[in-house]
Amino acid sequence: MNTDDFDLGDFLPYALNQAAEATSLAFQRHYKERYGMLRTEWRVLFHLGRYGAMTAKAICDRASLHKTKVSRAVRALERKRFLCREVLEDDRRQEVLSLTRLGQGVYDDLFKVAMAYDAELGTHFTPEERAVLRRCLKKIARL
Amino acid sequence: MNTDDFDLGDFLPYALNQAAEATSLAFQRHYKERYGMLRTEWRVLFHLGRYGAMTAKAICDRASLHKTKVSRAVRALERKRFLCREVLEDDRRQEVLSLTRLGQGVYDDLFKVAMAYDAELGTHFTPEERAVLRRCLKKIARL
DNA sequence: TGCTATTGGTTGGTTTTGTAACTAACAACG
DNA sequence: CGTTGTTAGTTACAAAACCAACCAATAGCA
Repeated sequence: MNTDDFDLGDFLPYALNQAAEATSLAFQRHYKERYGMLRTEWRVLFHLGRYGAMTAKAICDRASLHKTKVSRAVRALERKRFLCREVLEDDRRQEVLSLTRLGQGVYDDLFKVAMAYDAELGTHFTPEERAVLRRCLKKIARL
Repeated sequence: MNTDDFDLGDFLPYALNQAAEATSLAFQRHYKERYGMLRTEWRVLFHLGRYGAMTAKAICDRASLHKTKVSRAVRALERKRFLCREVLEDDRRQEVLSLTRLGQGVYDDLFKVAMAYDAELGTHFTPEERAVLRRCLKKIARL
């Protein structure tokens, strides 16, 4: 790569950030306006809705989120009556989180919106581009 | 797309965030540890270093950054003696920002690091993948 | 058992960010 | 000229993120 005509937009961390920012902001409207949720909150909600009840630690690991972030998101979702906790009998440090009926409904709604938004984004690309994009992003996230 | 086997990692805003987070964190080490800079600060520095002296407003527009963010970053960079301001005579609201010799040196150093990091990231992909990735990300950022 | 280390999760205090209101310089138009 | 509107940039206060110390339950092991 010739350094002289290198554009800032070619620098991967920068380009990723710009793209992530743009899509996050667009999608944020939905969960923020409709349910007063924060980014970490919808992530937690999505994890529980998509993969079923699990412990906070499990969410931390799966989503690469710090435990304080998850802890606060869980409290917020609990206050909204979107989820409830149940202490595990075999290890009373852990508590299993599961969505309430209300939380499940919110998840269903937001999931639909997410799919629609994703599909809309997809229209700008060919199937091959989409495939490459997904593959590359997953790979980068695991680095 | 079948909604039943939809993975959260397939949701573009999520995947983009994870990837952006991963690369940002890795690169952050350099400008943070070595120069005590914040993300917005290195962005501003890069813009000035790459595209030459310009006004804060110009940086806002080019980088899609809010003016308060830029204002604070400029102040921080000024305190570090990395840049200096010069009020425009024809319109005294504006001030042209330019890197000091010190700031230029820091930019040169970080630019090298950035190129190296970008190249290292690139080794994980084929040239075609890299091309698709760049193109798609730029497109998304402009949406 | 009793001691230390580890783990899941929470809390407190500081930094960063976001939002809105503000100042100062200019522009437009009567 | 004035008066009103806009634009570049700053500041103040609230919301959110980050980090480190913390608590309570458990595991490891003498």
